[in-house]
Amino acid sequence: MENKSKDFLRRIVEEDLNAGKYKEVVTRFPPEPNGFPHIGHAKSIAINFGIAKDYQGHCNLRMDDTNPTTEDTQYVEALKDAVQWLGFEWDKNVRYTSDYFPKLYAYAIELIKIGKAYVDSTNEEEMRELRGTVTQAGRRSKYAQRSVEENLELFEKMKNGEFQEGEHVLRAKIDMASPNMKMRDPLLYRIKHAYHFRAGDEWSVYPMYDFAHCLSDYIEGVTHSICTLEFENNREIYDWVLDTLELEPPRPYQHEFARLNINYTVMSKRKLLELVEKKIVNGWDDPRLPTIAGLRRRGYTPESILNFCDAIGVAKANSMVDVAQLEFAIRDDLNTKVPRVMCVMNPLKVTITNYEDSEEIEASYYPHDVPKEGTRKLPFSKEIYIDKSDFSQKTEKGYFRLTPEQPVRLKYAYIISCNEVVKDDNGNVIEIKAEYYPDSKSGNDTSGIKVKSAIQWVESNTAKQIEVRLYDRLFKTEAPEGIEDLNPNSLKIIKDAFIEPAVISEKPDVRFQFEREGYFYADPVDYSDENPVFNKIVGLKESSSKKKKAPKKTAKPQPKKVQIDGEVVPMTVEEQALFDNYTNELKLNSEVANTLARDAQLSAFYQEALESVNSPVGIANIVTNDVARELKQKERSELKYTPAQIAQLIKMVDDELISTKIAKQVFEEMSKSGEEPKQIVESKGLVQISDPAVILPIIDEVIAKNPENVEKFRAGNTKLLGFFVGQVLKATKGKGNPKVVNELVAQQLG
RNA sequence: UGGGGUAUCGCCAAGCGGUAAGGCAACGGUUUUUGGUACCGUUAUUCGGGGGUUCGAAUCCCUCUACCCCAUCCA
Repeated sequence: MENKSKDFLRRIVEEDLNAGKYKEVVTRFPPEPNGFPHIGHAKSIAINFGIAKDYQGHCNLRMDDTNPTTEDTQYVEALKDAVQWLGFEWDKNVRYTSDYFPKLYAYAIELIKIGKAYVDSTNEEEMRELRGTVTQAGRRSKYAQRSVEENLELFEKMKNGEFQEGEHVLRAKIDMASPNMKMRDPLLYRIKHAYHFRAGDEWSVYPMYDFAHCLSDYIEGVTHSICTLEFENNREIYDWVLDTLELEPPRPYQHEFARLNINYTVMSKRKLLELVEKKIVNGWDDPRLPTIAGLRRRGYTPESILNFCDAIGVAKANSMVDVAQLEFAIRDDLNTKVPRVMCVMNPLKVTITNYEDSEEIEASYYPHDVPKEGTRKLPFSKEIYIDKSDFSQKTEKGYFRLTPEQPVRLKYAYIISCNEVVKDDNGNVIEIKAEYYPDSKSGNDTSGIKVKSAIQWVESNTAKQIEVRLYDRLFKTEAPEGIEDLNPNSLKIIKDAFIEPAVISEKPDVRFQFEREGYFYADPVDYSDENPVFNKIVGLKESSSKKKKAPKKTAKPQPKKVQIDGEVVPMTVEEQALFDNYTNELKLNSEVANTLARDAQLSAFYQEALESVNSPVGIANIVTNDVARELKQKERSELKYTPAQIAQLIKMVDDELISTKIAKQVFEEMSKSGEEPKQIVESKGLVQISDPAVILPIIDEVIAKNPENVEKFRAGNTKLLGFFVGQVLKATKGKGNPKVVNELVAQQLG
């Protein structure tokens, strides 16, 4: 945690905790139980439960079950299961928004009573029309006029089921002209005569997300309500509801992060459902799906998923993570965990003509670099199988395995060489007749024969036949739109692969590395001892020399795209006059003049400052940069300093009393405390140091402390000059005159 | 078109005015009875473009561009 930089959410949590805003951090994972969780949920789970864990708080699991027509208990189970599988524990019981229906209803009544909510009886179509568009303000429905009493009565009748669906809704009274569409009197409740999987038939009205979510968070004492980016616009209602109800603090705040996207797959509920319903995949737990159930059945471990989530980070930029990152996570996890075992996927018979005996060879389950114990016996006889791809009739450069001219080692056993290639009528190789070298046995090889490779094999009489399911990415395109982008070869089933017997009889694990092939998982559903089935989790990484096809992604030189500049809004006549005055009379550069002239507030501030000190350029610079920044956040009246004070600050710079760097610091101080600039400079002793006699020793010290960088600098890394200047300035607490420091540093290093 | 967001290497992602972190991918090399692993090394003179401020800008200001979200009685 120490050296790893924190994500923006953790930073917010930390700040809030340090500021004493909350006693303890409380997060929540709030899915709607209307679909199976996928790896995107895993990211959210990792964030919410992870933050709670990191800061010794807790995280609730809450089913956001406000829409009875789409939700079901089977999803609740799947969601609970996913959280547990990932190794997290929710605080106390599973929560349900439906448990808060009575409280929510009471809050709604509260809102009606203070005149902030009303029953609207406009039909859906008309309501949409009244809402306006993104560029046009909406109009409020005539029903917004209803009295509190009438609203109360109507709402109660709604609740009691006295109306048809769609007849009335409860709306918040906010602002039909809000630029944020979500704020145009959002719906709070709608009538639904539906059976709720938990609340039964008790309710005829159900709260909408925007009303239920913030209040549920509040009810549970959630402090940080973390959701995905598409809810950014909903944050305003979130705050409105909590603020309008004047709830007792502390209250939760919403923060948004980018949802997970992975290339070559789909994540949306709709698309996933389509795949399942059209039977393109075999159910929600199809190993090709990014669902938790699918990943799990594929053989992914919880640790690997968590590591993956950790590696991709949390940010606000929409992004598309490369599946290779996920594949790395599972390889990395399994590498140190699972036994290595030999499996031949495409068997090719090899008869060792000079071997008549039989024996059992002891072999470790783990390679030398995995510190785990365990061995098994490998039967060996004159008839074995190797993989078809491990034999080639031609000895080509870069091919390390068996050929008529090239011997190969049977891993853990002997070196063999090919004496005869047996073919069928079609010319297909169906058998190899080989000879072995008795003195080449693994462990005490005295043969002196050098081989380029050691391959996997199985003994023909004892090997078990297994079914192997080879999975590839479901889609052939990086950002699949729909089923037209499906990869036709996403599933390949091999029914007659052979595996060494210990895997079936000893069952040392459920996950294996089939040597030189990849990681495999005994399918938890279809596996039986009579009919063993293994899923390929992921292949081993292949170095480019083995791939040989080498798609060779030629790095396109990519000519720098020329960006076309859009049109700039022309200045008004007044602005133009101001601009001309600034550039001609006051000699401001056009950029600064432009910024000033186009902003009435800024130019007013500027002119006022100019009245007390006549330093047009200096003042213009600080006004267009620093003051402008503040004015973006605050009103002019909120500023703690006056134009005259800013002018004073600039005067000190002009008089070379302080450096521009210090001026920035003083400015920050002024905006915080409103103190006089002179006062700040005096009390903090910020007068700049220009005396070389003072600066030189500091430079020497910095140089002495950073011999490596001195060397680099002298070797030509001139940008290190900035580093040294920075160090010296830091040593003087920013007071060194940067110009002087720059000169002296260059001189000392030169 | 109004509002809300986002842009740093092929993919993620740190960075918050003073030397452009890290992971994945890729490419070399060493070790290896897995063409795996591990280890070592290489890969951004530059941060969406253009200006400005500053001794110094990915970071501050202006401006332009591209992409995402919002007009469900879904969440």
